Formats: sequence, C-alpha cells, structure tokens
Amino acid sequence: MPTSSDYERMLREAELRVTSPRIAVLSAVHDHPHADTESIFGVVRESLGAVSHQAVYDVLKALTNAGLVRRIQPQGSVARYETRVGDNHHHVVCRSCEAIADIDCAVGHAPCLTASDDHGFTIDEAEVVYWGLCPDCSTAQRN
Amino acid sequence: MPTSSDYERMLREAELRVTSPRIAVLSAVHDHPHADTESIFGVVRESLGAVSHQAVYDVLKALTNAGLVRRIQPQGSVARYETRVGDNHHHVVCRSCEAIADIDCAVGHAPCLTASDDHGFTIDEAEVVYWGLCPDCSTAQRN
DNA sequence: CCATTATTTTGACTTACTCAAGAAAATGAG
DNA sequence: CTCATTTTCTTGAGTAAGTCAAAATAATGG
Repeated sequence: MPTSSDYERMLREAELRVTSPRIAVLSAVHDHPHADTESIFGVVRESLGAVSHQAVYDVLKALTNAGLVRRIQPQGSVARYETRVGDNHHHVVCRSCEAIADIDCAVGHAPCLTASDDHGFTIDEAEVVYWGLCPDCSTAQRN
Repeated sequence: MPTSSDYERMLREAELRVTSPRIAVLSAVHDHPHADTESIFGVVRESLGAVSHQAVYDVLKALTNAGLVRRIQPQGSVARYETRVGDNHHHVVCRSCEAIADIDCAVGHAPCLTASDDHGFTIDEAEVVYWGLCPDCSTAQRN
C-alpha cells in the first residue's frame, strides 16, 4: 500500500506539482479501482475536508494526461478511473449492475493488435471490453 | 441499396410499426455509417421535413433494441449508429479527427472471447476498439 | 523571501440526453 | 372502410456530467 510520499514521488516524476488534492485523488483512485468521478470526489472530500468539484475534474485530467491513472468509460457509464496503467489489461463489465473487473490480456501481449485490414490507420492500441453478467447477477437471473 | 419497402419489411419482421420517421432513420443510418444522433437528425429532417428531436432518439432506441441498428460509442464521442449488425466486427477510431472505420474480426470468430481469467463473469460479447491515426491525420502529423 | 508559473475556487454555462403528458398515427377486428 | 386499441410522435421541461473562464491561491526555482 503506497504512502503519501510514494504518491508525491510519482507526481514529481511526472513533472506535476505536488498538491494535496492531487495526492488525495491519486490515493482515492488507487484504493477504489474503477470508481467514477463522483465517488472519487466523495472520498477526497472526506480526507481533505474541502475540495471543489472542478479541482477533482482537473486533477483527474492532469493525472490521466501524465499517465498516472487511466480513464475507462464503458458504454452507458460515466468516466471511471484506475491506477493500474501501462500493462494493457482489459475489463469485463456486468450488463446488469455495471460491476467492472480486470482481465489480463487474453492473447498474450498486444492482443488483437493485428487487425485484418487496418484501412491505412496507424493503430497504437487495442482496447477490449468484455460484456456479460457478474457472478451475483448471473446467479440472480437463473433463480 | 435498400429501398423504402426493404426498410418497411425489416421493421415488420422486427415487429415494429412502420412509420415514416423509422424508415427515414433506418435509411439515414444505412447511408451514413457511424453518424451521430445530430447528423442523423439532420438527414432525416431533410427527407421528411419535420421530425422532433425526441422522435429520432426514440426511434434509434427502438431500432437498437430490435437489433436493426447497432449503437457504438468510443470514449470521448457521442453515440453513433450503424446498420451493419450481427457480424461481430470492430472499429478503428482516429485519435485526432474521430474518424471511424470498420475492422473485421482479427482472430477469426468470437475474437478474444477467451479471456484468461473471467472472475466468474458470464461473458457474452467482446467489444474491441482500435485506437490510432487515420491515413490523413497520420500524414499530416509527419509533415 | 520573491517572482513566476501552475493550480484551485467559484460560478455560469453546454451538451447530450431523459421524462412525461397529450396529440396523432398505425394496426387488427368487425 | 371504420372504429377501438395500442404504439409512436410532439412538445416542452428537466437532468447529469462535464466544460469554460476569471480571479484567488499555492508550489517551485532562484
């Protein structure tokens, strides 16, 4: 479990100024993977007391640009964030309750990056979203 | 190129009532693959004269539920629609200009559906979005 | 400690879409 | 064809999630 100074170091390494909102957001995203902006805002406000809504948006954008967090947004969902970056993993999303879980790359590395016909596009990433039912909803539906 | 009566038949087969907004929307989506709701609204209004914004939303939802059109929505984009359904194809999206192109399934059928560890989820679909630069933006960036 | 530059606050504003009630149109039965 | 029923469309208000911009505040290098 990373400490506050770990986050501080990460920010400096990304050439971002170290501020309490940033540390709090980074920590909140780390502790609540796949949380949406509102939840993160809630967690941050608990640890810091007062932060503006806007600051959380700005910080999330800055951290995303710096590559410290990754933004995901399955269809029908609001933006969600996670700190697991740079390993090209994917997600399963429950159609019923919106639960999200991580899935490691199925086909080894750079999955599916070999598109059959790329229409001249220069492809640099393949994003995979698996859709289905989580264990709970899956059970509930059978009964 | 399907005619109006082709669309009529498709609607009947899907047990949907045949109305002019529906035929117009179906035709617009067919002729402008990956168009967003606003563009579709524009095209429909040209062919019909007057349609409400809301009707287009409702029709698109009805057609999507009936499986006659497919809704796609890459990150940072508004909802887009296409009539190519049921063949599990994927999309490349240009990071720069938002252009979208179809990509046939890379790994044969049901691509990547074999997730390494599904966390107990019952997976029924794998959606792949390739990110990169379209030919135009790719060229522009090099110069 | 100061100056500079980046960040945060505040608050208005937008976009894309949903909700709800009544009017109008499509379909099946007679 | 005409009517009754049910669905769809129109109208208009409302919402969620986020953006924009200006001023206030804080972080960093010197």
